[in-house]
Amino acid sequence: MSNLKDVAELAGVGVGTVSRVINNQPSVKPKTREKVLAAIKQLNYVPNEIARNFKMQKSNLVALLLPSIWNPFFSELAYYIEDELDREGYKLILCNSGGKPAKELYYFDMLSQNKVAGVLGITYNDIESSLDTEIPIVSIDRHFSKSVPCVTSDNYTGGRIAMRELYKAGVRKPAFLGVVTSVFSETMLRKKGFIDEAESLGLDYIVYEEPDPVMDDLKYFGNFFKVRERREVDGVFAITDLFAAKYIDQAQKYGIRVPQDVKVVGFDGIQDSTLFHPILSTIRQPVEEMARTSVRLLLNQIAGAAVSLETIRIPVQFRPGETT
Amino acid sequence: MSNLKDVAELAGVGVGTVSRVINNQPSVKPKTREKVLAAIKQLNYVPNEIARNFKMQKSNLVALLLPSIWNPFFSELAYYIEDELDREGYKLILCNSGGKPAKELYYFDMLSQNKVAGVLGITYNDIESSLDTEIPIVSIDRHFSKSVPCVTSDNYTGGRIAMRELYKAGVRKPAFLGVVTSVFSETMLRKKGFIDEAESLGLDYIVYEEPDPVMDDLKYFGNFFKVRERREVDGVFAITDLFAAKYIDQAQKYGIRVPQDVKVVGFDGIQDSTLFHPILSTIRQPVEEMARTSVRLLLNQIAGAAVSLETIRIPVQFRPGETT
DNA sequence: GATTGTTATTGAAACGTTTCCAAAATGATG
DNA sequence: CATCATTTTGGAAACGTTTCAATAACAATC
Repeated sequence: MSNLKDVAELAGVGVGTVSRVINNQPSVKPKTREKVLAAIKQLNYVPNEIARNFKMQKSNLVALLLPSIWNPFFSELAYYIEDELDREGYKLILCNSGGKPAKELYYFDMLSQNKVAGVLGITYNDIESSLDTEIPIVSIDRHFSKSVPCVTSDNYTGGRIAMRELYKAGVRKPAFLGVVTSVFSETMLRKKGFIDEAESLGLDYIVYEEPDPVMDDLKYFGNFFKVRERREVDGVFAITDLFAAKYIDQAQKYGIRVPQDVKVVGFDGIQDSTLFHPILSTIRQPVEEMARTSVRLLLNQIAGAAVSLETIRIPVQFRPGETT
Repeated sequence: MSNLKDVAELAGVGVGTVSRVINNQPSVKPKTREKVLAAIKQLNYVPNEIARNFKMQKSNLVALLLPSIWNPFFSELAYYIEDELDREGYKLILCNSGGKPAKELYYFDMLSQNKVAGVLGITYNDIESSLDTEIPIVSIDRHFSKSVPCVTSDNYTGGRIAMRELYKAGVRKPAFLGVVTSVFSETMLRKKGFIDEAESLGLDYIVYEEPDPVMDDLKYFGNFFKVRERREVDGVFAITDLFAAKYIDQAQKYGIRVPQDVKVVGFDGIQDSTLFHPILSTIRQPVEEMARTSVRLLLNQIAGAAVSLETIRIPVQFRPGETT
């Protein structure tokens, strides 16, 4: 494998000149450039990216830290993030934290040791105090107080819209179903939106949250159906599509028909939801826009721009399906 | 940020010694080691991973090249691959090729330039001749003739089982539905298994393949239902679960009932398929085992072991659902 | 054809590690 | 205590790039 010096020697110029040619820097005479390019070609030279990173003390790697790529919402997000990063010449490192605090911290540590250029984080836990402030971070769906910008969809309005749509579909006794993640998670605003809208409509509502995220879903729904308001509820707003789908699945086992007995609205708008039956009515998150926005924000920060501390909230839309 | 030399000076030893302590090499006296560790702690020293990679001329990055992480089958695979890699101290770079030959090549190029330790490739195109032989590769679902080991599930047997199960469910006029990817793709064996089993059962069968992968699915099914054997077919083996789900969706629009009129068997066994309704009968691929096997094979190769050129085929299982 | 100003080029230094050879310390043996 | 074998240590060299101060080449002006 040939290196800069080989090229320089063959072309009869200095290494600095070759470097400038490679990096398309100005002030190289066309004739010299030509000579160098010829030598590069002849030697089949390719720049050693590792040496470059070393010298510059930074890589062109951006890490995406999320609970699980297996989750279709995150995999859609990852898809667009990778696409946007690739356009800008960055590579994506994927990290599954499982939502566990220890793993989230471990990855942050490892990533800063590896001098990644930046991190896009979808974290569930309160790891704020342990963050390495050296490294640019953009958070998705989670608000930090430190200098970490946040990109999220308009969860609050989404919650209100969901409730309103349930109401329009005739629901008078709505319930919110979800798992509690962090209180700092922006997704909690979905609940708030739901509650505020329900109250402004003067409705009796129920909030049924699962405090333990690792608890079995079956048990969760079991509790919900048996112990709680099995008969009374006529509408459900589930915190995610996946959760809504599970609810519907279970509801049918309890002889509850959707949408006849209970209307359902989800949240996310995962792509393949037309393959679920019944097709879910949902609040569609602008995944692509969120992805690209986060990346651009991060790259700005990497480029040294001032960190904009505001939370960027991208509007959501109701997508009607068969469950309302 | 402190470096090796700082530590060495503070500890009053040579840089070589510090390096040995960090790398847990033997032949460092316990007392010396202690001194060094103390200095490391005091200076808050963390090894510069980039410099390390540079010196060693290799990174601890492994790339996963696949058509789209958005696809639930691939995202499950990626989940386990990341997990296995992390255990071994490697990081995962994610690359979406979109299944496009140019993008696949582009990524291979970029990755070898970035000196990744290895590549796990799920590729659709015939890029064999352009592969950089320097870099360890393990292929998934795709057979290369060069020194690239392949991990796949037992697609052929899967195809036979699928046909057999359709037969058991009463199907006498089966059809295979799929898109043609590369002839080198192991997934093509699903078709072969289907055909062989159908023939050995003495059945009349239909193979309906879509030659153009970018062609609209709707048009594809339109052709299938209108132009072709709309009424006669009483069983369908679809090349993937997603494809099966789309078929069912469309079939219902044409007034065909599943499973009353047509039985359906898919392939993959994507996790959330219980959320699809009707629940798909399918051939479950051992995704986790495939993922871990590929990683181990790759890491062996990276460690310098001889490349085992055989194709590793992991058994599949029939998972009954509501469509047979 | 000096003089000055501009542009192009050179090559050494530096980035932080690992590795390796030589040297020093230690231990064992006669 | 001298000798040899072994273990432990020190520090220079090397990895391939970028950068920068110094120098060379060239152009323009008087």
